[in-house]
Amino acid sequence: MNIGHAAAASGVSAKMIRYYESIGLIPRTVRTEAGYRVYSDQDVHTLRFIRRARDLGFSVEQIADLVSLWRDRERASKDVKAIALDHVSVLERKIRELQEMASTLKHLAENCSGDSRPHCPILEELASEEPLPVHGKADARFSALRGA
Amino acid sequence: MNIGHAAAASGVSAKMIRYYESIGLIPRTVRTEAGYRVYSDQDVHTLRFIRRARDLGFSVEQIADLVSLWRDRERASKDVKAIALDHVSVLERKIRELQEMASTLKHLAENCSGDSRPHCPILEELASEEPLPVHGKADARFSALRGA
DNA sequence: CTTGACCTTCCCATGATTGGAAGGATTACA
DNA sequence: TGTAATCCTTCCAATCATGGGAAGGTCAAG
Repeated sequence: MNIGHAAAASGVSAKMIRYYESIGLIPRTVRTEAGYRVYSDQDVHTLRFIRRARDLGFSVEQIADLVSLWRDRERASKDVKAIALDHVSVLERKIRELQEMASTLKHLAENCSGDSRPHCPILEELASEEPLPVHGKADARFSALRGA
Repeated sequence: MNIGHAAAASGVSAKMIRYYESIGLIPRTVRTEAGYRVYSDQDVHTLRFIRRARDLGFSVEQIADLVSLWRDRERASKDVKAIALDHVSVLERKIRELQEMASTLKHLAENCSGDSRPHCPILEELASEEPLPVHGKADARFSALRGA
């Protein structure tokens, strides 16, 4: 199977397959005489594993660890769980940051008439010397959900 | 005021001030005979505006638009509001994506014993051929909140 | 006058991904 | 068999906002 086929079968682009090879996430493949990379079904399986991990937002570095644990039949599940929960806490921190931004902006936009007049609380807030108003975590969380 | 002072006063690093100048977000400043950049209080005010917009996650391109609207006394507030709400919807889309990742991972981790045994539903899920289980938007949202 | 703290420009790195150019290989079809 | 289309290869560049650092000039305090 050539790289294009492996890409289609795994959902990882040919570009990314070459990149993953270049950084050592996947090993160098067998080549044809002409230099074409050749992939097995097992390789495609690994690529799919990688893609699913990417879809869950894991970094390439974390994926390398996950792949290595996946291959290790003696692994301890706590090592996998630790990576996963570590990533969850990073995701949750990012979520909270974005929710605070969204909530602040929504509050400002709600108070902006949004017509042809120049008066605008959004710009006033950006131009203000006061700290940005944060509407509290719980507040931000639920107001961010309200319109989602 | 030199760039270091302007950086401290605005919260924008000297590196970023030079970068913003290089991409045209802020105009080239007056220089001393020795070539040092000189900043006024007004410049610092603009830098602070930029920093606050960055803190709300606006892109440099959007900030350029916001700064230009800020300077325009004839602006229509709807133009500002449009940028803000556009950004809110981008933020909310990202939030939902991250929430789905976090929720999926938490479900998987909850079913992982996390001990020294090798059995691990997280790896099994990544290695599976089935589509990643998405726990539904509402489900994902509230389960993401539960532990946050 | 020296020392340390600033400033300047320039280049490089990040992370994951995409785009493209130049050139060789393979395949399909007339 | 010729040829055109579609693959493949490597290499370089760009994204986005930011930081690190080198080499060298400037300024202020002692």
